[in-house]
Amino acid sequence: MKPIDEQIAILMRGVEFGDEQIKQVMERELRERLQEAQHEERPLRVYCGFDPTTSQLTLGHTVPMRKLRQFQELGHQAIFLIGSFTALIGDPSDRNSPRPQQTIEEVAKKSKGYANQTFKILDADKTEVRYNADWLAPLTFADLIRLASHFTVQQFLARESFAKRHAKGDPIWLHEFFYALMQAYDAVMLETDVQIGGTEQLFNLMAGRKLQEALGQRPQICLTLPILVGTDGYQRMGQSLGNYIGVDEPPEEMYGKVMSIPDHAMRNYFDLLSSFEPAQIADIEQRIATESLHPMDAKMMLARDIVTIYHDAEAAARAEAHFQRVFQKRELPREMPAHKLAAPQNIVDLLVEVGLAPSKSQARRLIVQGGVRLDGNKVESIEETVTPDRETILQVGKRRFVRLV
RNA sequence: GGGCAGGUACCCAAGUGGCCAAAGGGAGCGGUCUGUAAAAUCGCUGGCUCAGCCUUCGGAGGUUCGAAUCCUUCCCUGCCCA
Repeated sequence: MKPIDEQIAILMRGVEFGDEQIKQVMERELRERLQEAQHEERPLRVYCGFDPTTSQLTLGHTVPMRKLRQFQELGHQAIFLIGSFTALIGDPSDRNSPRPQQTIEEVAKKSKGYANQTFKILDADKTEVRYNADWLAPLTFADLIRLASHFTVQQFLARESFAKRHAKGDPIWLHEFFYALMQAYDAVMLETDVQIGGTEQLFNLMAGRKLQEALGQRPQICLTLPILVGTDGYQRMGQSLGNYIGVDEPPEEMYGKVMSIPDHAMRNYFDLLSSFEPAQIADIEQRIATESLHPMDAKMMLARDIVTIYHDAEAAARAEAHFQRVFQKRELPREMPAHKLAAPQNIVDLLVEVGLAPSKSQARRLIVQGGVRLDGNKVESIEETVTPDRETILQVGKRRFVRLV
């Protein structure tokens, strides 16, 4: 195992609390715990939990996962917790309104896809995968009350997400308070040394610390990481916001989505998602500032790097070529979905049938606005008929193509 | 349980009898431009057999020539009181 100073340097990189004091305390405790573990010749138990709210992991999830991976590489025990029970309530941390509650069946379905995607980042052989329904579901009402008695209402109301709603007169549901309790109980059941999460998770992680201590365990060290912004460049990346990049998206899609982030979000992505070292990132930023590197080229480096992580170098090169063809040169993509056109068909009906428009009204609008092309020629009329006498390329907007055969 | 204020399209939010398929913003989509699917800018955004018709303003019922708007009732939220 590496020397402790070296471990600390790696593990504390990127960790951010928004409060220097907490950071110092956590770093000190982490150092002590590492020393203790080394002495006892045991690995630290490090966990990070994810609620299956959709079946797709996003690059946002990968930020704490990469930290978990670092622990793993240093020989510690990584625990990947699937919030099969917490997902039923939904984490109120990052939003100003409650999440819709899910059914057990929905959650189970979504959990399935999770593990596989996870191992694009974590080492499958060395990861302990747990489901928190295993211990949360059997809790009795009496158990719950005992857990709840360790926290005050004021502590919860002080949280920004609740305070805001309270001030605004928006509903705060009682069950939302239980989210932090449940997560805290996870830490107790897993007997964790360290928990990792996004900065918005601090309250939940601290609740775990508090509960562990109350129940006679050593309080876990909490490490929080900056939030990844979504492709819009402002809001956090989230499935429900539609601004996300999924870890299992095809290379072209992933590359394009990275390219679509605003320039000002690039730094956030370089820091949290790329394989570039801090010094390299600083250099790139410097070169952009002095105009010796074009921001677009920097973004292409970023996109290529990210696609390489989740696919491979070859796929990344392909995605880049696709991007250059379709968006920079406005040429046709190499591959596009095919649709069998059997008989002559009206253009409006066709657009709906191939899925390029959700309704005929929408299809008409697209045509009127000049967004529909057949073999590169703008479709001028909604009356136009497409005849299947040869292969034709149907295009909507800049990026949606269907090959009519 | 009582009093008051609310429930409007994907989200926020205006509208309080006809000019309402419903202002404005966000988000999304399309055009132009560009260095990108960035920014900027212009436009579109319920559906259909499309100069017309049908469905939509918490649910149901009613008044009216006509209702998101008025009445009844039910459901839901917030505040105050108990």
